[in-house]
Amino acid sequence: MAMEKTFDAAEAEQRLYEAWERSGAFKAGANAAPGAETFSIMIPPPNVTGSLHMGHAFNNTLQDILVRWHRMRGFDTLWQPGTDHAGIATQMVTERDMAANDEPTRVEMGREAFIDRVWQQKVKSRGTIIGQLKRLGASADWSREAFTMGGAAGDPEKGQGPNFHDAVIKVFVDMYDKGLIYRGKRLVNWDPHFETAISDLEVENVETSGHMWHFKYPLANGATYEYVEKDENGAVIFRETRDYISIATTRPETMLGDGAVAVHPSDARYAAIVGSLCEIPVGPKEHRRLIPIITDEYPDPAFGSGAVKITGAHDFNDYAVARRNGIPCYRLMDTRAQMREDGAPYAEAAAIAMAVARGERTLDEAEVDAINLVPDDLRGLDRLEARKRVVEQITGEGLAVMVPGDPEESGGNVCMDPGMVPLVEAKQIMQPFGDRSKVVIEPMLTDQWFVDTAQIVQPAIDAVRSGEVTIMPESDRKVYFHWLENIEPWCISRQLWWGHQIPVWYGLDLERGAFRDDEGDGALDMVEMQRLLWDQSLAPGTDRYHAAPDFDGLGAKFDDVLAGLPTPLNHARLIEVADRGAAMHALAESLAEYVATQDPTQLVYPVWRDADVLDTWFSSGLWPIGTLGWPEDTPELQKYFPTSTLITGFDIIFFWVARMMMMQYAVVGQKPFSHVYVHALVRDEKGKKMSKSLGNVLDPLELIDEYGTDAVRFTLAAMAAMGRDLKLSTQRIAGYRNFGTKLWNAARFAEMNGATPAALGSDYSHAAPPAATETVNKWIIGETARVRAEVDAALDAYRFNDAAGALYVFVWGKVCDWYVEFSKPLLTDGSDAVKAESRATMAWVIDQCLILLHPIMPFITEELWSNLGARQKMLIHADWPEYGSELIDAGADREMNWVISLIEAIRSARAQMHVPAGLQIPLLVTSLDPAGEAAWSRNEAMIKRLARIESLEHVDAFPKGCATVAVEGGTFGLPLADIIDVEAEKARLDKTLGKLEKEIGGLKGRVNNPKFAASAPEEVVAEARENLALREEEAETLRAARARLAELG
RNA sequence: GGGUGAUUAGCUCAGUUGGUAGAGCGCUUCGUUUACACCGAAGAUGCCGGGGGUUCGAGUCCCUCAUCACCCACCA
Repeated sequence: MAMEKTFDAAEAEQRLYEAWERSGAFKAGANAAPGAETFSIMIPPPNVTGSLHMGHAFNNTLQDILVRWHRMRGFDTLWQPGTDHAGIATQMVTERDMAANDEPTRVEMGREAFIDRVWQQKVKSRGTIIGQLKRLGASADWSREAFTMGGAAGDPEKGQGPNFHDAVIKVFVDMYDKGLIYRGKRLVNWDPHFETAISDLEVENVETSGHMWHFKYPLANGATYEYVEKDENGAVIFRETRDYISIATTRPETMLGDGAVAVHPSDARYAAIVGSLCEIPVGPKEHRRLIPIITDEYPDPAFGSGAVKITGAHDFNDYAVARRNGIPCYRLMDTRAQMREDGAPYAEAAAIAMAVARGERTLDEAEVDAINLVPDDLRGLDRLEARKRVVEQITGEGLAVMVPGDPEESGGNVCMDPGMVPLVEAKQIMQPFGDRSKVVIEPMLTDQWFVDTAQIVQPAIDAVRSGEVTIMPESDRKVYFHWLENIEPWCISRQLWWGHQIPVWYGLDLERGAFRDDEGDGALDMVEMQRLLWDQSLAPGTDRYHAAPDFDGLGAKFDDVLAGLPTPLNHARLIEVADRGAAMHALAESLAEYVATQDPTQLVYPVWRDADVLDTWFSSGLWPIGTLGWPEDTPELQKYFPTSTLITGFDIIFFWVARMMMMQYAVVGQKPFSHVYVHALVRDEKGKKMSKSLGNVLDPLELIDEYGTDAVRFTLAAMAAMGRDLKLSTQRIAGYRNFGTKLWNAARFAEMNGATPAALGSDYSHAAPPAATETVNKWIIGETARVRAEVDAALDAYRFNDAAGALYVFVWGKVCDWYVEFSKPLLTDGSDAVKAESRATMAWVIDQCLILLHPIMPFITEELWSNLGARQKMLIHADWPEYGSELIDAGADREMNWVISLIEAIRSARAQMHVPAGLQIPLLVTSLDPAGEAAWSRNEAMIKRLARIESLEHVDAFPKGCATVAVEGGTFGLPLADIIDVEAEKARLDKTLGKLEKEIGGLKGRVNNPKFAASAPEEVVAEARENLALREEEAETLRAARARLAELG
């Protein structure tokens, strides 16, 4: 059966992959040698609803190369696959799908039904990404496929994979018990679209154009002060009497929640008014709030007016200032970042705030949070609309800082002074956006769960510092340290439904009579209610990790109570909802009624579970142990953990790598992996990040369809130079597709010439190289040994591009360009012994090519492997060679390099003399050293064939019209009397001489420099001398030839 | 504002302890010699961003400047 001219990737890939999978070739431990070392890699789990993009293709190609390489070398190898439940992303995808199918909305169907719906989505789309990874050739142990939410409530495939959920819950509870996890009201990044908190890593800061307004905060009771500005030398440059303090802001709507104005303690301009009150210049006139002027280190006297308004609930800096100074943080917005509508009317709320500002009253956190300081006319408005109204109101009242300008141009129709306009600076500001929602993030004061990262970060730093865990490349190590050394608490709660629900239950102590106020009339103060709700949080008693059986029924009853509430609320989100005031009152009444109607001796404790779910990265942070069956002490855990290598992109160093380090040390006290290889981002050919919106996405599957998986993989490997961006072009892929074809045709040639294991009746997969007598054969065997060492060294150092490059140069540049050509005369005209030896050598060399290329190009090599002979094992399990420099024959090396250089020199001369390519010409030689003579006689047939030479004749001197070819140890000539172009030959010689002389000049400079001889290493000096001698000899020959031509005229 | 990485042939990029520049694509010329036109042969193209320094010797180490990219960051 003759082989096709090219490899049909589309036809073969699926067939080969199925054969591998069917044979169990990917299974953990497959092909392991007895007592072998282990090698394990955890796949960075792709989103379960995702599809394969270039980054996945790159990442998984590199993993597969390492895995296949180790497996062939007999390591006990595990590549652990799986997918990630990807909280926000998956919830988003599912809701989009639901909308497209006119299904009820998430809120309409309720939590439980929605979660079931997401599970359906998960089961449906899981196959997509897995199938795509298989098309890439990924040799992961699919029988062990894991899911970061496997085993959680509603999992229709519960029990089929590792129970990741139980592991996550156990970690949460254990860390909670150790005090590593806490709950608290903190300012967090709030995504108003998804209505959830997100971590700071999920925020993208983008520079956008905004405005900075300047407003006057009048001093209370019409007080005035001397405002004096001085220059650097202390000379007064400006002085006026003021009855206000000037404040700049980019977010005027947050003025409503101001708790103070802060100035730097050293700022002399305001020293006189520190401690007094000023007025927030917005809101109903009769209820203007007064706030204190305080000092804090935070304001920069040199920036703006030097005075900063402090809005603790809506700005991270202000929050810190407020906390330091005991300033109340008044929350102004609801979960959708609209101005609050709940609570008492503005007049009432403002009165309380006033009392606080005057120091007449103190409030606790919950009480402060209950106060809604949004004026009645602004309640319910969007942030931006509220901002517009606030600016209008202040400006209309004349409290904007004014500067000269044309009112028409500024568009202001509210100006009172002709020729003056409000000071509004156009300004680039960094605005936070949600990385998923792309909406503006709002700092929001909410109750959230946090990991106290400061307590667990140290081992993660120390391990890398000490070399226990290595991170490559070096620059990413620095990035890693920088982040961990400045670690912030990790907000791990998300107000989503899809995820690991936090295993904390809350209850009310009814026996304490919590539902009766002091008068005992059954009415419960809303704030008191809220405080109780959270103060009574507890972890369930009997089963620490699951819903306590004792509470189950009661929890349902409590749900019944809640069902009667006016709004269909997720009850544990009461604290977050916009109208929670009304909800709280209703809840209190319902509970009071419940208590009243119960037999006091039968009183039960309503219990409900925290509705929040965990940050996706909390669970994927446990991927290394969770996939191996922890907390069970499974054989896999013992064998494959800690894992060997993690291959990942730099974009998730913080999200994932750092978290895995912290979590694994915190939970099992061990490193998750020994090596981290951080690879570059795949970009388009112009270097742009691939994104759907730019339309520059290269779909790896389309590329695979067009060029075959092997070509795509080889390209990615060849471009994997560490620490760089990877710019992908289809031309490059086509080039490597051609490389595959080249290999294919070399194998085809071997087959046509009986140089295959099939024809030779042996299996060369294990065989040592054949004993060779022919120089060519000795030479190629040595070259093979050389490339084997190069590939191993390169892969060992994660230099995938070096491995790919070495193989490319060897297969194409050595085997195909030279060895196949050299072998032709041997295979056709050689003696039987020479033929046999050459066939055996070629069969062996091709086999070695297949073996060495297999990790990078698994399909075409496996296909050739079976085509060329019956094998004991598939190539995927073939033994990786270990031979080394003992196969390199220095003499053969030297001789073949001489032959090659002679052929190249003759070809070059012929081409430049325009000798017709097919014309056989004689070759003359005037001098040839013994080594050259021997080389010629042993390789005559090859030289003649490849250089198109018909004969060799020794002469004393070259005749007229002869092109001179100088090689080491010999001077050859091409007699071209009739066809030689004297001028062309002169030009050719001059050019070659020019190059040589330049080189000789450099070498002489070095060799003649006494300091060079004194300070350079001996071998470098010797090499330079030797080189110089050779070049001078060659130049001498050419100069003689040049002189002869000159005589010709 | 801080950090990291870049700047090498027309394009995209290699260049691992400093020894004097490489690949693929593209381009030019020639070529159907029994593996391959997804091919073969030959060829052209680089003050290795600018400047300074260390060294016998620097694309490679140090300093500085310029430009670009990315990451981190609280300037109202």
